[in-house]
Amino acid sequence: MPKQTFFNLPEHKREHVTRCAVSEFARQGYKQASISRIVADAGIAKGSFYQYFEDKDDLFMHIVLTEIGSIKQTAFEEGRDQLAQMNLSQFLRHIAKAQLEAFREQPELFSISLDLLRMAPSEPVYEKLMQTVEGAYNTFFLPIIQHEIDKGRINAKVNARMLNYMLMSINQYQLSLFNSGEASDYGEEAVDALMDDLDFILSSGIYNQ
Amino acid sequence: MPKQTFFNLPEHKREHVTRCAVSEFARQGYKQASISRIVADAGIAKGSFYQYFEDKDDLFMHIVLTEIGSIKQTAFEEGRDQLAQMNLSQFLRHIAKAQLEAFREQPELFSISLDLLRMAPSEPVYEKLMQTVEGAYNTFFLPIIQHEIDKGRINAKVNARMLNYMLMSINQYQLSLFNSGEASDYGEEAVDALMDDLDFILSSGIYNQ
Amino acid sequence: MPKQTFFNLPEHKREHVTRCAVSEFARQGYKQASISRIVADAGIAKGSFYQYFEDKDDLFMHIVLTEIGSIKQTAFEEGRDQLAQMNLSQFLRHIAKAQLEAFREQPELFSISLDLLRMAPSEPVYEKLMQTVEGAYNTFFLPIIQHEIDKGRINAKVNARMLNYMLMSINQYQLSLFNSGEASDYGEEAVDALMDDLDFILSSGIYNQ
Amino acid sequence: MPKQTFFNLPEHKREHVTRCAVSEFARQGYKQASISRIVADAGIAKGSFYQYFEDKDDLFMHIVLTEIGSIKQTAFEEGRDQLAQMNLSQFLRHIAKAQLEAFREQPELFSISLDLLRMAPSEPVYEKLMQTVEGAYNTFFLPIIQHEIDKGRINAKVNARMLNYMLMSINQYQLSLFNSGEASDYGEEAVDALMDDLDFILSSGIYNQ
DNA sequence: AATGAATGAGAGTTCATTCAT
DNA sequence: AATGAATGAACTCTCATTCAT
Repeated sequence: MPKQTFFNLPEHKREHVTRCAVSEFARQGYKQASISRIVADAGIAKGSFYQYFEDKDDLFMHIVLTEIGSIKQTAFEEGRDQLAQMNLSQFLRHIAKAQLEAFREQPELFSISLDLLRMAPSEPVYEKLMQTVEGAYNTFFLPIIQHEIDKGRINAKVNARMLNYMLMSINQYQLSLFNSGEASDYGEEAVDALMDDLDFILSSGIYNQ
Repeated sequence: MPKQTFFNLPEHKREHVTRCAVSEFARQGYKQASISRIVADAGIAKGSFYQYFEDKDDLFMHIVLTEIGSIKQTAFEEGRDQLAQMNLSQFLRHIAKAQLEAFREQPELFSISLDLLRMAPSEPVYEKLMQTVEGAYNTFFLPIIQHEIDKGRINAKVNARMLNYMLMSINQYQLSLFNSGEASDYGEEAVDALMDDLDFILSSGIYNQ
Repeated sequence: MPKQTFFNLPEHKREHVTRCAVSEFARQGYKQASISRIVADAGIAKGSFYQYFEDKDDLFMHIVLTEIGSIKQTAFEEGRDQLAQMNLSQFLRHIAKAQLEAFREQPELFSISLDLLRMAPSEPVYEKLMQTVEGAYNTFFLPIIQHEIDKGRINAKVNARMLNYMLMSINQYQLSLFNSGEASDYGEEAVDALMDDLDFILSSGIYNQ
Repeated sequence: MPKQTFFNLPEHKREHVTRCAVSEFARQGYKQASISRIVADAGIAKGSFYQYFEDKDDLFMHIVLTEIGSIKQTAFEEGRDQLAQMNLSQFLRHIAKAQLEAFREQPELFSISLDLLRMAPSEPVYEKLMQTVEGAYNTFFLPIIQHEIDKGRINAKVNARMLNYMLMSINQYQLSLFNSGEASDYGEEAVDALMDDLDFILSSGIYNQ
């Protein structure tokens, strides 16, 4: 956990440091992320960094637990409220778009999620995370899927974890499109088209007949 | 391309070195993989490594092109031959199981595939790979999907690239199960169960009714 | 250019590091000079070195431009002031002795000059140097020679570049005497004798009659 | 000394190996010269090299003693024969041109000479050389100068070693012109012009009056 | 609390030399 | 005698972390 010093910081500075760190972890992945670049970016001294955080792992865990955790919280709570008023197809599209909205605002957090997904379980930071919160960051869609199953809207035969993986892969796919250089072109319509495609598969499966 | 020296090696040694390298790249990802660890693992001298390969990139590209390339080749060709004699559901299960067979033999190669998927396009080794083979390693299922669409068995409305991503995510999912420590328990039945689940989604979509 | 960190150092430490580097470059030449030896000599950590300088080239260029440049500056300016009050023979002796004085203080800088003279023009560091200062370090005596020709004191038929090479070779000769192990014996008288010899050749040529 | 194996080689092969080595030492200097490049150039196996020579030093010493020694021998003997029939000016020009002829045929040997001139006396190979032949390779012109002094044609007041250094510096100067990219233009006339310039200085000194 | 210089282990890579075939 | 794979020390450079100010 970050040291008290970090929480004593004026909020805008705390935010700024966090943002720079998120950006670095997203671009480089956990291990290759460089503290030097983060402090240079943030315009703080190296020593200060170590007065805010125990070490690299401390910073990383803070981001994963706080930032990613909060997005999930938001998406889930928002989602739950609106679930009542839509049919399933609409809702999945809605939440997907909300996701994409968040993704456009903070695509970096998704990068970090995906990095986590690939992490060797033997990686010390991974083990530490696991002790703190069981697998929560790679189950982004899981609570919602479960909720839909409970309500009988998603077929109970569906393997929820598998579906979660699939939906996360769509984020990755989107990220790859987004990063293909056509980023500026990647507007509302592209998102809609993609969601149509997703909707199609999830509604009908892939086969003819 | 590896140097002649490498190809002159007795096969078991060549295999051994390759295996150690694959294992390191799979565990650590391209950038964090350490030549020092590879040679320590393989029990060869650092200097020997550089008699075999130009540099780290050379080794990595060799693995991606040769090892991963060959798996794809095998799976695809084998698959194509058998496509005629099965219905689609059977076939997808078959090819998935063939995949899983290969995956159980060399789960590391999938890790490497996934690492490639996340690689920054500006990464020099990525650019070199792209010049050699256009995007082939992250489109594992694409040719088969396309083939099925052409034959009219997969609905033409299906976004092939998206489906490819989804199927790759299943590999990742499988990898995560496999690596959860229950690896020894992960037998034929688990594979079947998983494929049933996949089949279900791909056949019916996920919704009730 | 060295990083700000280097210039922030207490002067005695900055001097010490520079001295160790000069000594290494002089003894080994640019390419064979070893950063490891320099930091071991200077008693600093490897990492510290790279907080001071971008890389080996950065250090080398700094030495060439600053250390050698300043000697030339001093010798030349001092020389120009005194040119008016002496005949040519006296002046050349004077400037030669001034040179030799500097040479006794920092014989290593001459070694580095001579290394530069032999450097392949394709050597990257050589090209960088050339972009920064056009050929200045291997034309030590050229401006003064030119000045004397302009004033009509050196015969206009003299090939100035050739003479510059000759005078530089005298430095080299002196260096070789200096380094022959008799260094401690190499006093004022030896310098005078050598300058007499030089003066003789430059005054009369070498032939009888 | 090279091993017997080397002398048992057919002459053309022995010559070829020597030539490749000379070329490498000239281009790179003693320390940076690479045995790998030499054997690659010469088209022989690494192991063969070490059956011909004890080590790198052995090869280098062989070249210095044999190749450079023979040139000096030739130039000196040839020179002595012709000294009787010319005046001094003519002779020095002649021998200079003979030198330059040799230089155009084997400029590499001069590079090696100059490398030796710069070598740290503490360099092991330098010490070994010194034990074998006292300073012979950096006194190219010395015997001839001495001979001329003895005959009374060069003024006895001339410091012979200094003059030797000067004349060697002219070789270096020539080498630098030769290597300036105008190598193909560097014909008989350029040599003559340069020798005129040299002759002028040596005849009259550099001063007006 | 803030600073930034100091640290040293470890990265990829090169190369003279050895040795089994 | 000839081969070329094997070796390991040394190279330049990076980075998370510490510590004196």
